[in-house]
Amino acid sequence: MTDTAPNRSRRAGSGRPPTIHDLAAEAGVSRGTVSRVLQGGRNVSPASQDAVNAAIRKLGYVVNLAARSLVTQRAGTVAFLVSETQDVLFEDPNFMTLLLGCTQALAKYDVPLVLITAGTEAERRRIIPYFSAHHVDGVLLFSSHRGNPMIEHLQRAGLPFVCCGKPLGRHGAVSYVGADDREGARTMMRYLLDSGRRRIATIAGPQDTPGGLERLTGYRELLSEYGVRHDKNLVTIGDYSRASGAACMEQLLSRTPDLDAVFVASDLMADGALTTIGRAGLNVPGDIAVAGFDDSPVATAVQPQLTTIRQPWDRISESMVRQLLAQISGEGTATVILPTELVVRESA
Amino acid sequence: MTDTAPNRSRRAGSGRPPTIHDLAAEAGVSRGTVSRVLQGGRNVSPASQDAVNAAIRKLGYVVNLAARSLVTQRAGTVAFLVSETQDVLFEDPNFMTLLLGCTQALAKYDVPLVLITAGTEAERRRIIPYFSAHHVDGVLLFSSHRGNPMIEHLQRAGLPFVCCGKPLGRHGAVSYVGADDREGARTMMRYLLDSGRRRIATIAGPQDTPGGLERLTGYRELLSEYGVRHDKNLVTIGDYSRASGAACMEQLLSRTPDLDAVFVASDLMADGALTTIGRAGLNVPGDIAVAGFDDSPVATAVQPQLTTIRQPWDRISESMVRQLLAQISGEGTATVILPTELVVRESA
DNA sequence: ACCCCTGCTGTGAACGTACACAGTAGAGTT
DNA sequence: AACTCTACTGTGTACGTTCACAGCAGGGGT
Repeated sequence: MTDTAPNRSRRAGSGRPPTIHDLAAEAGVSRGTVSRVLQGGRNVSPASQDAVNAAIRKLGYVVNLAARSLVTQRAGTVAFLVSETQDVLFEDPNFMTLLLGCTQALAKYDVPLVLITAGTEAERRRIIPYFSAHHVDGVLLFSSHRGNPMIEHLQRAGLPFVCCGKPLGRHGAVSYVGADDREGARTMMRYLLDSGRRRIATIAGPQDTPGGLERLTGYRELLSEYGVRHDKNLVTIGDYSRASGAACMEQLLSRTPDLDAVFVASDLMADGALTTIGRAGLNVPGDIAVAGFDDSPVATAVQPQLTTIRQPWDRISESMVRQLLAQISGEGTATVILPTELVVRESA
Repeated sequence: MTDTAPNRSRRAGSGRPPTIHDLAAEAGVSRGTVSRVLQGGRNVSPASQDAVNAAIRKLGYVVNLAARSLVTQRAGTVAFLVSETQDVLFEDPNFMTLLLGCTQALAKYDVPLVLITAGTEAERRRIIPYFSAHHVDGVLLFSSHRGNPMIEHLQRAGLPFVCCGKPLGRHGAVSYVGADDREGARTMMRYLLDSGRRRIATIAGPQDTPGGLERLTGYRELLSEYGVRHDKNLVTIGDYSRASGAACMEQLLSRTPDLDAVFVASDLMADGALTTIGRAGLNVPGDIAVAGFDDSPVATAVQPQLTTIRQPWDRISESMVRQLLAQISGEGTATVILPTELVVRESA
């Protein structure tokens, strides 16, 4: 034993989990060398590395995160912050896709995810100290709607964060990752127009979200580019919920019964629209082509299955995690726009 | 300054967050007294308490969890472990209800929730050391299906955990919290029978889950108690998914076209059944009464809205959290069965 | 006058890790 | 032969907190 252990030497299985002291003793090296092996093994002889690794396996050593965190001044964790009321989330299939995607992306880096919800203003105030004290190293921010009041709190706390989708409003340089909503909308519209549809209605998303705006823009652009007359009666605005999709569709059918297609800004709303259309005794896609957006799990759960635009959620979550970790390591903010993909199924 | 601070004294706002040293200096007391105030203030004079609290507010102090964790040998966090493949989760509205419920219940105790997914065997193996090293103080276990292999790992690691629903299989004393599935099924069946229905079919849940078994048992019991002849053709087994509900309903309609009600073991399957019934041109509840189970968000999203059995998810998550924290504090295991509630809407 | 007891306070360890620093040996260069 | 440089190793200390212990005053009992 070359190390002057201040505490009485501890054998394996003596109750408490083994520490680097025990590893050092077992491997016949010093704490410093053990620590170096744990960080990747630069400047450590192969012999020492093997000895330490053998000791790790033998003793079943796992690093004590609290101790590491204390000295490195880093939490070693990342928060997933949901600043949205619960009822909105239950209907949003994208939320869980993103949450689980981020969890798994973080798992690759051995970074635990701390889930924090802050739907109300009171909850939001409660968690600010938590962030200010840097109990997490960074934040993945989920907020589908409106300008998020947490952004400036996070900026003030100097805590790295990445938004899912471009945040509305002005807040200096902000990292975000999102899909190319406008190009996705354009692709779908091109597909519908090339299929010969001309009376194309739309059920757009809420116009206080970037996604909602962009998808409507894409809709309009393609109509112009194909020289199709623009009809205001063909445009309705939903809120991404199934119910609003059904309601908008009802409105469209009564206002413009001659429509031959509808571009819906989310699969969930498209599902609602399908129900309305079915109840009206019309056939999809025979009478009306229905196009969704998201390629969420509902797209394949409904009948007929939805032709839709696939948002690359796996790549979005992965990219958010990568951006956040980069920012935590000192790199600057960045924005990433990922391409979407047309998925043709039965509804259009 | 009565405290011999080994590090150069630090003023507020000098970069790094304030520590109890700074608080002690500011309040004119010792570290020990500050620490005592932080733990609740037993054996501290009111004057000292006020001084410390004033200093906390003035300096914006927040405790360093890593340091506390290091000395108390407790992580101060709790894991929410999902050992289920992703695709199952997307369709299960109860999952998110429970997850968000637990997050909020834990927030009341200032305990952060760490989300961990382990759908595959490989992932499961990866996280065992994490648990063994006690990186969390306890685990909330979500697994709707089959016997869970994580249970024995957790028991071996000596880590407190609470299951959601009674786990199948033998594993000694295990804490769990669940709803009274059988009594819920009995209540619903009593309601249907009292409404005059006699040809009552059922779409049961998977028979490798306690809930699925219990709800089917309740169905059978009430038929017997009302002296209604039991017909095997009226029983189908689904897997809680929307698609399986639709398929089972199709089967029922062809096998027993004279049925006048169907008791479905989950709202999601009931939704599928509604679709099938609607497509067959039949009316709900006129021709067929449809009864769901769960009172999940879909119950009110569908048309007609579902008469269903409400599972008290808010109380379940709260109870799980309470049990877990009690167990972490040294108390023994316990099982909690919570009552359900009949919610009458339009479908029955 | 003595004692004990109670309420309050300050001090010295730990907790387990990472990092800066100093030191060693050996290979290569001049 | 003296040197520099590189690869590797061990030691001391700090991170911020809690806890056990000791100390101290003052009140109430003998």
